[in-house]
Amino acid sequence: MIETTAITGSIARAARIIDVLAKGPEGLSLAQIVAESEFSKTTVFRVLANLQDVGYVFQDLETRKYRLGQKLARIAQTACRTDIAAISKRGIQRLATLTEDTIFLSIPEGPAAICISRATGAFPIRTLTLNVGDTRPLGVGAGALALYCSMSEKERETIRRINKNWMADYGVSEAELAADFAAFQETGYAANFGRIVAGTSAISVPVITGAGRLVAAIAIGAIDARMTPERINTVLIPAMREEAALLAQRIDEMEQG
Amino acid sequence: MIETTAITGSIARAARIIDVLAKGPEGLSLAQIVAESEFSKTTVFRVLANLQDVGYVFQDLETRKYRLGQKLARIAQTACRTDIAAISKRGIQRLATLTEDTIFLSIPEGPAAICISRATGAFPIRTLTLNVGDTRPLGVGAGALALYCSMSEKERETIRRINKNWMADYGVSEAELAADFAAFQETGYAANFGRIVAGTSAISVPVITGAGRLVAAIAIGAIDARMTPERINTVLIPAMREEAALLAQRIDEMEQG
DNA sequence: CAAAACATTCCGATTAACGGAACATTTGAC
DNA sequence: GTCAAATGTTCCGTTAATCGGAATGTTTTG
Repeated sequence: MIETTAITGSIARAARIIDVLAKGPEGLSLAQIVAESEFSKTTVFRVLANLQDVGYVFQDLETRKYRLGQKLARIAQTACRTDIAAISKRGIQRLATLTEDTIFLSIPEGPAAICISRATGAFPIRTLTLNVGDTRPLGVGAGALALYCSMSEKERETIRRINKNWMADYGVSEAELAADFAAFQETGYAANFGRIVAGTSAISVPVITGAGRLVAAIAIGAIDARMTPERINTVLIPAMREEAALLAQRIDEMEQG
Repeated sequence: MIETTAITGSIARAARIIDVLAKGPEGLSLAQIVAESEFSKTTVFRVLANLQDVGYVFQDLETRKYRLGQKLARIAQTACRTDIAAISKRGIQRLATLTEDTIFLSIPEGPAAICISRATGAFPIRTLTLNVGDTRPLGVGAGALALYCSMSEKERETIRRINKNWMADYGVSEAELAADFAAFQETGYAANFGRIVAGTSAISVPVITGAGRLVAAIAIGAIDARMTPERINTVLIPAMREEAALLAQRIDEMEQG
């Protein structure tokens, strides 16, 4: 992850510093934050002062180290009423154990898909193409593709417009996306055979609640050799469908109760 | 809560807008956010664009409403390794049921105390002097006083220096604080008889882990008539001490396991 | 006790943020 | 389907906030 995009804007700087602070829950000194971020001491100091004013950051009384405050936790709580990552954890793990491959759970957020959960199975060659927290443009990669294909035409069109450049970064053309969509219509699952990372393949099914709301996609990633049509159809897809249905049910319960 | 403090600085503006967004988990339109915040349409728009860039906010594809994203949730998770609010919930509720009064749990954060949990008992006159999320300077109010009094002299001195103005806002002088501290040394609990809100009193004990770390304070608030010395000593304090010990133990377990 | 490392404040130059107004788009009513 | 109203987005000159270097203060370390 080489992110040498020269950061501009106070908010981006603040976010960068919050990211740095999030990595050291025990607190970081000013000098440490300066080292981890690409800003001058003065800038870091001033941003931290601002963040303290709004309660996002506080300074430990004895160590003087800076830490993230409770306010962020409270905001996050109200932000996500349903903690899908937590609810899905066991099902994802079950799938990983059963298939021995790597399972990813992604959710849609605007024009992006975010990987919010991951579990690895016993197979010794692991495909970790996505880390928890990583985002992809909807349509790129198995999980993001399953989400894209499960949306209305109107939404898909919006996505294509918004993500034009972002998708280009991954070398995915509109034609390819259209082909992938057609394949999804045919089979009912999204497939990505070695397009993002050579040698690895992934397939994915959407998680849709009883009310018809698209909430997530479950994906399985493995080396190509393990992704035979037979195994996909007889083992993987049935298992994924089952877990997807279970998860959808759990979410429905959560949001009513 | 009349907060007409003219907000200055991009970060403060961003925080304000995040606060507004946190109140509407289903998403808010630009116009709504403009109405709730005190900024111009242009400013809100630009701040939202910045927040989208850093992943804190996203725009719903169909409704176009703005919502807080998963990134904040992830940051918050790493920010607070131990979720004291969750752990303490049952004990706090037990106390409220037993005493019929209002229970508050506050934690120290830099020079402030933050109320992170509250439970109300059956008594019809309720004292809700603190809302969850409210902050007080350490030393002001029963809970914040218990925390202050449980710290080292060095820390207390730092606090007095940092909070000089903030404490003055509450009309608490250094002399009063010193007297309160002496009382705490004597009795082992912090007391606040009608200083913040006339007619209501509160007492508080600290929650200290086995390792000697100060993690929180449990406070009980009630109308003066219910805060007799006898009831305090025979009913309230013993019950609070017990729950404080239990909570400390639970936290110790959490942080080891 | 001196020196080094670290944290904080000050300062003028520069940049980026501000908000009003113009423009574009969506929504709702007829 | 068309028009009007509401909402969302872009433009642009002004202003205020940010920038980083250097000076000052503070804590830690040898």
